[in-house]
Amino acid sequence: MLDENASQKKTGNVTIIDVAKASGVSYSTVSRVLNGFEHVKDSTRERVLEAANRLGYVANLQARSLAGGKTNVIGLLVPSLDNGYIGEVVSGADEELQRSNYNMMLYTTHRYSGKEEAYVKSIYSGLTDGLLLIVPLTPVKYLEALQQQNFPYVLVDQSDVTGRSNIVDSTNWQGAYDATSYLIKLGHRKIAHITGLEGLQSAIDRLEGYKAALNDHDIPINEAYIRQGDFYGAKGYERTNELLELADCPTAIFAANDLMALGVIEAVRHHGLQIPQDMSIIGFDNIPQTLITYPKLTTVQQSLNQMGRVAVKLLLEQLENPDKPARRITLKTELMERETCQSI
Amino acid sequence: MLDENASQKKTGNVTIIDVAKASGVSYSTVSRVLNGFEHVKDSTRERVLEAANRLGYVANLQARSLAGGKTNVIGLLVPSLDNGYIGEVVSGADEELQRSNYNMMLYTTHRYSGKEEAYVKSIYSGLTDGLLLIVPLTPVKYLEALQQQNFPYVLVDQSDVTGRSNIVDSTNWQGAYDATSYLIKLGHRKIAHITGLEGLQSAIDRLEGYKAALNDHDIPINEAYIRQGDFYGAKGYERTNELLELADCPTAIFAANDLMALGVIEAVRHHGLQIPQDMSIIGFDNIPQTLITYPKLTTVQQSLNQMGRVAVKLLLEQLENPDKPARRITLKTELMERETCQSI
DNA sequence: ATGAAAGCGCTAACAG
DNA sequence: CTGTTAGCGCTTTCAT
Repeated sequence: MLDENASQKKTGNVTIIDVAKASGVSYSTVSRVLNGFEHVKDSTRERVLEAANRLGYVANLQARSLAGGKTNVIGLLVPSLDNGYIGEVVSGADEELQRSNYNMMLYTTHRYSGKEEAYVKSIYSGLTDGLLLIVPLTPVKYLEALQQQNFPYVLVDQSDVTGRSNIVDSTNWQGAYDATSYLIKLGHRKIAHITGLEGLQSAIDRLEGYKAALNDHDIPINEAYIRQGDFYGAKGYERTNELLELADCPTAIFAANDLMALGVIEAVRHHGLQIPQDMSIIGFDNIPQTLITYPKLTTVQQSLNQMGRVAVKLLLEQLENPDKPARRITLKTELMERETCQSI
Repeated sequence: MLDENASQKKTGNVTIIDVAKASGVSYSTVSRVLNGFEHVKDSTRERVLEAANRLGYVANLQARSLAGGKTNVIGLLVPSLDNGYIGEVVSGADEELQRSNYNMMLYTTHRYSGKEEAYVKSIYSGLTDGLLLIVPLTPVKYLEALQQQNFPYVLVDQSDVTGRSNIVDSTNWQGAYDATSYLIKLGHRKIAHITGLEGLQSAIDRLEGYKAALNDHDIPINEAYIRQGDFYGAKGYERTNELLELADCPTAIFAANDLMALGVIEAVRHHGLQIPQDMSIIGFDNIPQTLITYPKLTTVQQSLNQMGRVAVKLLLEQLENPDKPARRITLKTELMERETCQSI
């Protein structure tokens, strides 16, 4: 016979039916074998497996999910990939997803919140089983929709006032408190803070932690030392220039994240100041780049990779058990003493 | 009637049938409207659109691709996300995909070539319409399979001896030649090279470019100055330590990529040497990190972002016209003179 | 211009 | 233990 592959479509793909024919069983049996179903005679199983192997059968995931109702794909909504921060979280999530045999769809919003909504909506298109929202900008706008649809999701490093979301975040307040306290312990009293992007909970918490530390050490809060940032390096640079123009220039700067701290370093250097002799600098996140600055950046570590992993675990849990009440997992931060701070 | 949403499945999703009912037409008409088919009465079209809108209809992409044969998803196979290099390429690809309304599936191999194969195989699972292979480790192993299946793919920064692949890469040879010539022009004659990962075409080309430049300037090639690297920072550090132990220590080091150059900087500094006074250093890629080293790293720029964009364009072209012969697009590199090189 | 009907490849009852 | 039979939601002929 020459019709060996006559039944193959233009896609050139071997289907479950081809395997069924080749092994002389019905195609539901093939399905059973392929899905590791228990009650199949060993000899049959072997025959099917052999045929599938020989024909190079690969399951069509589209069809499987259409019929079965799950896709084994989860979506990651991220602002971008160009900062070490997101990359680390995504890597962590990725590891965990691979372990559980899930595929990963990546949606980048480039900090355009309109896209965020569009993506979240497209989630209903059935492409994914669940969603990881990594530092979303305006979750309020669509969280309700997700909840109504009972669509599984996890928020990473972002908050939800309703308390009905699964959340993974870090001890932002404590981390900022620790960073500020550290500077105070080094003898600094004129400590500036460049905040994170307005509206993000992590930014707020870090600011509060900073203030609390000053308060607890009886250092009055100087509003001129608090500058609005946006988590980007350029803004760190810009705000630092402003701070350096101040008549009563600070002796230390705590940036709400590392990316901005890199900008701070740059600006301080441009002003001809030495780090850490003339200015102590501390960041937040502990992204990989902190190790290649000179001097090496002192910072507050977040377990970025772990956040990704934990977030996926939470999500998969939810997939298995949709009725499980929402949880919030907060990971510890840790001060990484390196080379950009010095006692005064 | 209270059965408004009686027909909705547990997925809670509005289907084409719901829209059909709501607008009083057959569901094939709905399909036509949704796909922008021409021959539909305006009034009908409006009615359908209105209903779809009102019910919050979102097309099920799984079903669509099962029936229609294309998924509007393309897969990216990347080694990892933890180095600026890949991130840039992915960003570029992402931009272009978004513009064309494609979704992106991300597969990370973590430099484990076994995974590469597995992923490429899983491509046949119908999840994606095409594949971007970004610096794949062992493409030889599965390229043939892809070609037989006539599965659209593009190689980024990797070669294929058969000449049957669409490829996007950079002028690696020329870039290395330029870098080395630059050092020679600065008066260096003892120039070391730390190579890229064995087996990658880009690594080979860069090595050859380095050698050619030396040759053209009548500088004998000193094998002791050529050290096997792997594109990772740690190896750059290690190899530099070896070079610095040499009796006849080089005065300049050309690392096959920036990541290794970062390691070089670190090692040189640990030896108490000044950069660039005691040692000139040059990298390759121009990843974002090169701007935050101190001094700023001189390097050879690849248009990483553009490579991603071009690769996607090539892929989409192929999707539209499967019979188009394979092309190879080579992007220009450019020397970025910064602060880590000095004349001797 | 629109409806009817046949799949796409697979899973999941339901029978035996 | 295995075969039969419905669909999953949609696109696409083929009629009308």
